Amino acid sequence: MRPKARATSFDIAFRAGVSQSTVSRALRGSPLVNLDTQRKVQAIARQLNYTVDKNASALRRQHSGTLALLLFEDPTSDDSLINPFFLSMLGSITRACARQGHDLLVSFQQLSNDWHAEYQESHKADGLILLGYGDYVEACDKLAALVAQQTHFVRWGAIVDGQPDVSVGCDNVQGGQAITSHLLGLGRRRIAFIGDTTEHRPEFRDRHRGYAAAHKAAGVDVDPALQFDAADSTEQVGHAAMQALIARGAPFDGVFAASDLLAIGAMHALADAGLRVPEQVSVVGFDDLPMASFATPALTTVQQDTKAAGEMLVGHLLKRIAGEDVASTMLPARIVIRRSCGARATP
Amino acid sequence: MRPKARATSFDIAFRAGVSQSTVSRALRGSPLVNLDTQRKVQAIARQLNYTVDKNASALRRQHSGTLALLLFEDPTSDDSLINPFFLSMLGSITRACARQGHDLLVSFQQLSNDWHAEYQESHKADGLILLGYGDYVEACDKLAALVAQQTHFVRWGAIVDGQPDVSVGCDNVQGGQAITSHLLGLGRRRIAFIGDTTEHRPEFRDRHRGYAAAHKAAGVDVDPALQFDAADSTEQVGHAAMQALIARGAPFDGVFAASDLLAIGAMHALADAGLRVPEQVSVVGFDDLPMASFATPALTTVQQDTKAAGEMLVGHLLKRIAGEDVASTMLPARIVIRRSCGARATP
DNA sequence: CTGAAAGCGCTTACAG
DNA sequence: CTGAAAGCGCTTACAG
Repeated sequence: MRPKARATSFDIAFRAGVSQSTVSRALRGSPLVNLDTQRKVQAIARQLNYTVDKNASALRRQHSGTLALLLFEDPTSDDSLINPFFLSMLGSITRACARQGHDLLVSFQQLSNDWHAEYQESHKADGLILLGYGDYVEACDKLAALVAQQTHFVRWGAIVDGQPDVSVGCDNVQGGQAITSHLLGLGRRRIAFIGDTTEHRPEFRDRHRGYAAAHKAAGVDVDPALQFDAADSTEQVGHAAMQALIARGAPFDGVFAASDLLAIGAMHALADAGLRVPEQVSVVGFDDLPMASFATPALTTVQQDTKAAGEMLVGHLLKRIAGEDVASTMLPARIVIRRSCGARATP
Repeated sequence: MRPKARATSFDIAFRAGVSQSTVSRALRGSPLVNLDTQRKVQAIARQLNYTVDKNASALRRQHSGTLALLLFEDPTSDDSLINPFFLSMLGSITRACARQGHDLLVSFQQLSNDWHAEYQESHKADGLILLGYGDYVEACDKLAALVAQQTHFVRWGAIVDGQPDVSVGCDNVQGGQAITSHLLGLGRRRIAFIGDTTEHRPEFRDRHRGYAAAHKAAGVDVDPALQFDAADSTEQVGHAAMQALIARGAPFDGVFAASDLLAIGAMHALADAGLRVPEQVSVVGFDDLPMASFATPALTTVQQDTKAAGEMLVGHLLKRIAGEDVASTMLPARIVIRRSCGARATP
C-alpha cells in the first residue's frame, strides 16, 4: 500500500478554490486574508493533516527556527558518562527552547574538531549554544573566529575580561567565597583547593579567587602547598588529586574541590586513607549535582541555577539572532549546607 | 559592517569555471566528475568556507539527515528534573547519532499533546525515537496512528505482545527475576513490590512478572498485601508507597522497587520509620542510575545498558528509514550487587 | 483582500 | 565527464 503523498499548500489551494499564496497567508494567520477564507483554508489543512514543510520554509525565509546546542567533551573520556551538570543544563535548555517555540539540535563535539560555525553555516540552526568548550585559552581563537563570521552564539561559562563573545555563567567568585567563608566560619584554617587556577579554566580560577578573597577577609594565610591543579572534572581526577595532596604531607582540615565530581573523588580518597569526613576533614564541592545529596556524607556545595541558566542562554541567543545587543550575565550562586562540611560537627 | 553573504554553489562554479551542477557533484564526491575538477572545486569550497545549505538539500532530496528524540514527561512534574535514566539514554542516543552521521533534534513533549508525526511530517526529521511515552494503554492508539501514517519510529520500552511498532527494551522479566532470586537467596521471604503491575506500565509489569517467576521457582508464596501500585517513577512516589506499605502492617523483610528512584524514596521512608537497611529490610531497585551507587546504603539494582540501547535505537530507526524490516529487540539486564540488599549482611 | 510570479539553494534526471 | 533545466515546497514583494 503506497502512502498518499504528503499534502502541499497547492493541494489545499485546489480544494479551497483559492491560490496557493492565499493558503500560505491563511495558514500563517496573516491579517491580509479574509476571515472566512482563512477559516476554510485552515479547516482543509487540518483535514488533510497538513504541516508546513520546514525545509522549504527555512530555505525561503533564511532561518530555521532551530537552535543548536554544542556539547564538548574531552576526547579522552570517550565512552564514559557525560558530565551530569551538562546533562541537567541540557534539560533546562531543551525546555526553554520549547517554551520559545524553537527546536533544539543537540550535538556532541570532540574538542579537537573544527567546530566553528558548522551548524549555522549549513542553515540547520539559527544560532549556537556552547557548553563545555574545554581549555578556554585554546578555545578563545575559535570563539573569536565565530564572532568574526558573525555567527550567533552564546557560551555557558565564566565571564572573562575582554572576551569576544556573550556568555552566561554563575557567579563563581561569589560562590567560591561564600563556601570558603563557611568553612572558615567552622574553624577550618588549612583548606586545600583542588582545581586549576589559571586562565585555562576560568570557572575554576574564579572559584579559587573567591577562595582567596574569603581567606583574605578572614585574615587567614593560604598555604600554596594546599592547592592541586585539576583541569578535568571527574571523580578519578579528584581521587588522584586528593592522594597527591595527602602524599605531600602538608596538613589540612578542609577541602574545597572546584566541582562536585572532584569533591566526590576526593572523599573516596580520604576514606581510602582512613580520614573521616567531616570529623577530620571538611569537604565541599561546586555544582550541586543530583548525586551530591546522595554522597556519604552528603556533600555541602554551591548550587548553580541550571533552570535560570537555560532560560537565559536561550533568551540571550534569541535576542542576538534578532539583532539586539545583549550583555554577558552572571547568575547568583547559592551555597547548600549538608553534612560533609561538618556544620553540625564542628571541632 | 555588512557580512559577506554566504557562498553558494554558484559562487564556486563561477570561480572554478564550471557549471553549478558539476560543483554539486564534485562536492558530493561523485565518481562522474573528473578528479582534477573535483579537487579544484573542493579547494575553492574550502577557501570560501562553503557549506551545503541543508535546507535546500533536504528540500530537494526529501530527507533531512536528522532524527528526532521525543521525550515525554508527565505534565504534573513540570519543573522538576528529568528522569536521570532518560538523560543517560539521551547521552548515548546523541553519541550514536553522531557516529551515524545524523543530527539529533531533541524535544520535550507533554503527554497530553497531539504529538503524532509532528516532526516527520514537517520534514525536520526522517524518523522518531520515543522515550517515556507514559501510560502504554493510552499511548497505544497514538502509536498505531503513527504506524498507519507510515511514520518511521522506534520506541524505548517493554516489548508487548501484539504491539504495532518496533521497540528496543531491556529484558525486564529476566532482570526482575534475577534480582528477586538474589533476595530470596539471601533468605528474604516476604519481599514487597513497589510498582504498577498492569498493562499501563508494561516495563513495571514485566519486572513484576520476573518477581513472581522467581518466587515460584523458589517455592515461595507471594502475599498480595506486599504489592503497592506506583505508576510514576519518582522519589516522592517511592516514599509515599513505602509509608503506605508500612502502615498496612503486613510484615516484610525485602523490597523490590520497580525503579531506582522509587527505591531511593522507599529507603528514605524506611529510615524515617527507624527501619535499618539492609539489616532489617533488604532494598533493591532497577535502572542503575548514577546516584544508585551513592545512596546510603549503596543500592543493589538491575543495570540497563544505555549505551547499547542508544546504539540499537538509532540503528533500528535508520534501518526502518531505509526500508528494511527490523524486529523489536530485548537487551540483557545485569544485576549489580551493592550494600542495600544485605549480601554481606545476611541475617 | 487576492493571485501570478520570482526565488531561496540545492540535486538529479536528461541530453550531449 | 559536463551543462542546461526542472523542481523540491514554501514566502513574499508586486500588481491589481
